[in-house]
Amino acid sequence: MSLFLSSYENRLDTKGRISVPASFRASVSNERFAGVVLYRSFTNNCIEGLSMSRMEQLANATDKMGVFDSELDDLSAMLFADARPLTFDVTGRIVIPEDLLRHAGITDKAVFVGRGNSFQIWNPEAFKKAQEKSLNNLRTTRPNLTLN
Amino acid sequence: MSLFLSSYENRLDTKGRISVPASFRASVSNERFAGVVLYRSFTNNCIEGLSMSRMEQLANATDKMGVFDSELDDLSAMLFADARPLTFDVTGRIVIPEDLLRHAGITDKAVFVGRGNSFQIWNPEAFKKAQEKSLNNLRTTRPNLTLN
DNA sequence: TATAAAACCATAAAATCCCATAAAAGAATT
DNA sequence: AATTCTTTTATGGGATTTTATGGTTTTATA
Repeated sequence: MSLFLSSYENRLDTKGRISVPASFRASVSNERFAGVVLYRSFTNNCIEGLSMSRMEQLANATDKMGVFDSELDDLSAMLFADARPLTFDVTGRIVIPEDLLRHAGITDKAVFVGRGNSFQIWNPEAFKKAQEKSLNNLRTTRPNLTLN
Repeated sequence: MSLFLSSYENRLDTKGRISVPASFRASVSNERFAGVVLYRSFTNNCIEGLSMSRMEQLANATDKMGVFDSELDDLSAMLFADARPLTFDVTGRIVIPEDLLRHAGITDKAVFVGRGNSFQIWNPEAFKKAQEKSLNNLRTTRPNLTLN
């Protein structure tokens, strides 16, 4: 799976359909499941998106930590219960469920935002504000990312 | 076996039949046993559900941990003794046994809740409350799920 | 024979597919 | 560098299929 990069603003039609950016579609084009998985962000008023294989990775990780592990209960409860697998139609569109749209305050337009191994979907104005805030935070507290 | 994702609220008819969500049916459609296995949750007032192959996985796992492990005795006693294999009718419905319904407080409506490699069946109101609690727990103690 | 369980049939709502067009991006030509 | 041509991508609307749900009939079973 290649990375989700860049941002694209697209329009929702009357049926709630919206085109997933072609480059995002390309990112999952080699997967068994030709689509994406969406869920409501725990932390922001936006929608989180990832590939099905990434979702399966998460499921495997929970298995490794113990099938009856109570610590993971809350996380899997939220994550898997809320996750919506959505396939593309012939032209590469999805229908984002009503409750996800509401959570992100999306009506007629939405921004697909690359996040590397995942992506987000935002209300355009809300995204702009959040970006400015992120930039300000970065200016004050410089994060430390180490490679090896 | 593909993952059980998302949540679906369905209705029980006068005969106690309820549709298993199409996507859940699809998750087990390629298995030898084309149906689901249900048992009473140890931890919540809900019904646990999984595929037969997953059940076999659990049986193998208990074996590996020691056939005469006394701690696992209780687990196997509950899990395997309580487990009900149920097949779908032509339209994809099952009849959930009376005692399971009672344990989950389900009467006329039920929510099928995806849990990745398994799923749960809840009374709708009880589920809503449990979800809110989980979200609060997540916001305070952020669990860390590491991938590799 | 009574009762429960399974198979069968029907329908409305919702989701998906299919075709057509507009807009944009990219390639090729001058 | 500008223009034309070609391909890809985004958007719109109608037709078709799937799904959930209700009821009826038949088969098994106690």
